This record gives sequence, structure tokens and C-alpha cells, in this order.
Amino acid sequence: MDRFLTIGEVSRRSGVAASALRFYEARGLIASEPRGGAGQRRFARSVLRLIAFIVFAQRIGLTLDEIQAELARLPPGRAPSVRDWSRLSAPWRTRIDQRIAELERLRDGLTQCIGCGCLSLERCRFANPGDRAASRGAGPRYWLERAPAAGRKTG
Amino acid sequence: MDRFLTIGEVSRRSGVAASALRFYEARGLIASEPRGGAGQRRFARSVLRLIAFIVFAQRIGLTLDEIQAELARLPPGRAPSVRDWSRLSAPWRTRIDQRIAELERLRDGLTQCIGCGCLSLERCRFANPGDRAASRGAGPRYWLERAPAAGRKTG
DNA sequence: CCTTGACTTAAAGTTAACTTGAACTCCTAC
DNA sequence: GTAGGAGTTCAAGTTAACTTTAAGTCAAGG
Repeated sequence: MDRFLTIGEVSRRSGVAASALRFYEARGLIASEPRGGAGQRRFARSVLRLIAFIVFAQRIGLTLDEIQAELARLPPGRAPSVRDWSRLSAPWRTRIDQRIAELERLRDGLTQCIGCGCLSLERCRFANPGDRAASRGAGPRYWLERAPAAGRKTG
Repeated sequence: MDRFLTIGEVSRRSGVAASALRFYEARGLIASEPRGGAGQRRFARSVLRLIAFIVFAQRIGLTLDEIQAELARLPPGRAPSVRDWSRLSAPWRTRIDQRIAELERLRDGLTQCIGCGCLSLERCRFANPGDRAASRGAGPRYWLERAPAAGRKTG
């Protein structure tokens, strides 16, 4: 059992493509140790935990930018502790809960709005609460916690 | 109250940008009536319901391709009925429930895995059920119902 | 007559998160 | 000594879902 892992090993163990790992390294999300003789990357085992964290966060809906900002809050120098990791991930619970709430809201809209056939942006009480849609331009975004980012959705 | 709506009116009422509406029309998701004298689009009011459906579906996590495939199942010729709409949207409930289940699984992983500090792809029972990760390359994807689409996440 | 505002088109640009390709270096095995 | 496999770099390509830009039409108001 070697002290360091090659990019291929990390890829196999994490399920993340080697090209993605290089991409993460270039972006500064993960770091590798000083290269060996042949100029190949050597990763400390702790990188696996880091990658798990990244994949986790992505799946929750964070962008790599956001993840990077989170990681920047880890203590520099020493290896992150239990407390460090959970401090980072605690707020995600809120985010997950919000997204779940939105999905439940959407599911309700499905039943009560599309299901009832009233899916009209002008008259439906779901699509148009308080009859303000036409003036506020709310439209179907009533169900949405926030506007989708341009060109890309998450959650 | 006019019989038809201009693109600006549709945009204001739906909350969807005019450029997006043109884009949807070019893709064949929505259709406009024969143009008026000045060559401007004229939309039937029913397009608002269609747009609501699209926004709804998008937010649930369907791509425009998927939405287009769904819409293709609407009866051709006549205006869609209550039954038509709800037949389309019924399977979404399953999809929403799956995504909610995934998020709950992620939330549990957050508590039991990151929270406990064991977030290791090699040892953690969440990341590595049955110690098969190293051979199967399961990694953090244990929590994931399906692999994220390349370059883009949804849900 | 001139400006303003709403519309038109087609083509190119944007963003995220990668992937792919081309050209190259090393080490190991046969 | 050469073929294979794993690694390297850098640049360019990919996909989704739009947005932006440039250049033009048309009607109404002052």
C-alpha cells in the first residue's frame, strides 16, 4: 500500500474521471503533492475525502465556484478535522430542505393546477396568486424559490 | 382585450424573456399564429398554459428535449384537455419523489458521513457500502440515483 | 420629419463543467 | 528494442439554454 495515489488510482476509487481531476486541480479545488521523478501527479489519500465532499456538494446543487468558496474556509495548513467538515456542510441542510420544499410545492402545483386543468397564468390561483401576475410578471415562477441561473439549472 | 398576444405581452405575463420565447418557437416547443401585417408574432392565449407547463417541467428537472418529447404526445389538431395535461404530468410525480428521496439520502449522508468525519471513500460505510468501492469505483456516487449529465446538473 | 419603442432576423457569444485530441514522456514486459 | 499502458500539457471542442449584437422594419407621437 503506497503512501501516495496516482491520478488513475484516485479516479478509480472516487469514480471521478482523471480529466475531471486535472480540471479540479487546475481550478485549485484539489492539490497534489510535489511530482515524482516522471513528473506524474501524486495525491495524498486525504484527497479522496475532499473529492467526496466536492461530489456531494455538487449533487446538492452547489457550483464549483461555491464549493471553492466553501473550501477556502477550511483551516489552512493543517488537515481538516471533523468539526471543520461539519461546519462547512451544516448550512447545506438548509439548502436541501429548501429544495425539497420547492419540489413539494411543485408536486402540489402538479396536482392542483395542471391536474385540475386550470394551468393558466392569468386565472390559476397557483400560477397567479392574488391576481398580480399580469402586473408583476410572476407567472409560473410562483413555485420557484429563485430564478434559474442563466443557461443552467441546479437542484 | 385582444384576441392575440404580442411576444412582449406573453413575456410579461409569463415571466419568460422574449428571446427565450423566440428560442422556444425556433425549437418547436411553442407555435405562433400566422403573422400580422407588420410581420410580428401573434400568440394565442393558450400559449400561456403551454409556457407554464414548460417552466414547470424545467424546474422539475426535465430538459427541453424531454419536454419536447412530452409535448409531442399531446393530441394533434385539437386543444389539449384537462386529461391530456394531467396524463403528461402524472409521471413527474414519480420523478419528483425520486429526487426528493435522493436529497434526503444526501442529507443523511451529510449527518452520518461528513458529520461524523469519516468521509472517506475507502472506509465510510456510506461512501463504500460492503467495501466494494475500490473495486467497483462507486465512490461518493452511492448517494446518487444516476450519474450527473456531462457538464450540467439538474434537479 | 424625426425620434421612440416594439418588434424582426441571423449569427455569434455566454457559462459551467468537463471531455477530447494531438503530441509527447516514462516505465515495464516481451 | 519496441509495443503497451499510464501518465503529461495545452488548446480546442461539447452541451444546454439562452442572451446579446447588429442591422433593419413599422407605427405612433410630437
